[in-house]
Amino acid sequence: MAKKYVLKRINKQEIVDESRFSINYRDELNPSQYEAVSAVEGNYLVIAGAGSGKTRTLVYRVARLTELGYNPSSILLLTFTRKAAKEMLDRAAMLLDNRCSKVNGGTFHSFANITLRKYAKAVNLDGGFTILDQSDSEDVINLIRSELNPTKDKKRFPNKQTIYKILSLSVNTGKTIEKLIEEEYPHFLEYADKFNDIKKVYDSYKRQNNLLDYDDLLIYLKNFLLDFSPAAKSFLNTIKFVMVDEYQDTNHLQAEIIKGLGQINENIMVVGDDSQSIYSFRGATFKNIMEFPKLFKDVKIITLEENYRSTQEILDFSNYIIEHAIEKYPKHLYSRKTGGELPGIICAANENMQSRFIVEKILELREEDVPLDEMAVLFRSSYHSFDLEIELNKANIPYVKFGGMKFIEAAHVKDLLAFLRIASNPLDFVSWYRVLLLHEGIGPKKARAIMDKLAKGILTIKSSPDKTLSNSYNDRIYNLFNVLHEIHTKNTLPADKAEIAMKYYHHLFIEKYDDWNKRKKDLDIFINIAENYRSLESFLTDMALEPPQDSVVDIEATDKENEFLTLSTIHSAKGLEWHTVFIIHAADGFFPSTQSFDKVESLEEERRLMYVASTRAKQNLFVCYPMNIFDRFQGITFAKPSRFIDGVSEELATQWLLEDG
DNA sequence: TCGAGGGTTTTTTTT
DNA sequence: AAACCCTCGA
Repeated sequence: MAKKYVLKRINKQEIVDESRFSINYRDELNPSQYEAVSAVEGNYLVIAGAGSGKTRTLVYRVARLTELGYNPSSILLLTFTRKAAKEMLDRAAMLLDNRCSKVNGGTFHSFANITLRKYAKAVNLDGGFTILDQSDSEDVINLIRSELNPTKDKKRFPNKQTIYKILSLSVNTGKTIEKLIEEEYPHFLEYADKFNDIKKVYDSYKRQNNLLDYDDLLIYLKNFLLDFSPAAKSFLNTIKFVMVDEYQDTNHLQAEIIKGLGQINENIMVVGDDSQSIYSFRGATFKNIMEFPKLFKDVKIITLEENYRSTQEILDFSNYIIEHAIEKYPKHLYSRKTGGELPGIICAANENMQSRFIVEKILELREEDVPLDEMAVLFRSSYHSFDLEIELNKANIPYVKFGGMKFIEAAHVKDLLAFLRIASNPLDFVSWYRVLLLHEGIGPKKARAIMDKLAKGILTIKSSPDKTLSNSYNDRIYNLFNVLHEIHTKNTLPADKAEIAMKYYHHLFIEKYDDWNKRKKDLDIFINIAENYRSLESFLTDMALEPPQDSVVDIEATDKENEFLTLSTIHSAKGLEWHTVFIIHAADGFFPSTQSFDKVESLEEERRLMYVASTRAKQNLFVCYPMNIFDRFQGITFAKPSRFIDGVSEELATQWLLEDG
């Protein structure tokens, strides 16, 4: 049986015959990019400055590996946000041909979801699990909180958001709950035990009811991979290459997942830029990127320093912002695009003037043939664009807004969703609680009594409650049970189920919300979205993992073929670029936000955020701030320009003062 | 036990 | 602005 092998020394340059490829990689890429793109086996860390072609590099590598004959589905592309994932996969598909669209990829969470459903047995899970989004998780915690802590002591107990934040941060950073409370909320230190109790009950509740929150997705995935069971091995055999974008935004847990993915075929390429690390509030640390070479063997580091996106003027301005960062790894970004306009710093008397300036400028640029979708307005927090949105509507400028409050989080949408959740999982008590409380005469106590009977099986969704309960609220919920049972058993499409729920919910809805006619539109949209799904489970999963942004739906309905302006939080704008970028509300206290003032690290993160924002621009950059801003909490505030742009010299930016007229 | 009413808090970013 | 928390009358 002995085989004979001939060992032959080969020159790497020779084995790759560039003419066999349909893409001319050498011409279309610079030497460092080419080095990364032509890498086949082994581990790579690509340190890439803003606009240096990170995504381009990843996308080209996918194409090249595909052309080399590797199965595209054996390539896994992971990223951080849905937006970035979509962008990357679209570009890959566009570059070569349909082959690339078979590439595996998405966010860490969506990848975890798909993998866990497929290999549920190996992780001892029921594959039909429901995913809790953040507010769902908070609701569960709230339920537990009120049970565990009858607020006997008059002292204030932390609310559900705070508890969730600490528990989640603990999972994502690997730090103990005690330590995190000490860091974030020292005044709650005495409750550390209670936090731990809540965590225990929370975890077992999720187990019992087949629920996974965002963090669980990652944990179960990590365990599945690292347990290295036969199932995991066979799965890992199907993954030949792993690529991770925006690695500076991954946390400890995600690094372990990457480690787990490399157990059989250790071909991992991560790309990132420490200056663009903006997710520390979720436990990310850019130090992760620096530890990569320690964690994996024979890591080759490639640095991309040429910026292809922006003019030198915009780069100089951006470099000024990041120059003052306390900690960063030196990079020398340069661009060949010179002779652009200096960035403008625009001081407006008030918020509305800022908005009108932007509208005017946009119309002007459109006259100059800059397409609307080459323009974007970026801001620190989503409410910063409210005034602008009004002005855009007045001027009939179509826009899509990214980031901020999700439509799915609106109370009335969650109400309707809760009906479908129960239909999908009759033991989803958080949804039961929500639905029961909608009914007059049913408060926390009665709701609990009913849920208790449900848990014990005395009452089920199938049995109308009239015989088992002899209470006065019987007749009230008799109909509820019937409707839920109908939705649960009826073999019909999700949209039809939503319709049935809506019919029942309608009168409760009108009772509950004074402004119900404003809210009604959302419910119609919700049912519309449901039309796209064949199964209730996939609909519910998408609502948790990839919820639609509110205005997107609006635009799609009306302006599908037209181009539109982008409004986006800076977090959601990451990795993208536009001809013209406006940054609004660049006023101290708003950007950086007042919350970041007390900690050096968070202030530094705000600085990186400003850097991310300014490096999105290709040709024009306008940084605007209003002199006085109406603040919900403080009334009128007189604002100073953001500390990150205050004191910038005339050589780096032109200062404008807006006057009426 | 419910729910109305009033007072208080919160205050960002995403999966 | 909206969510949250507590108190109190029914």
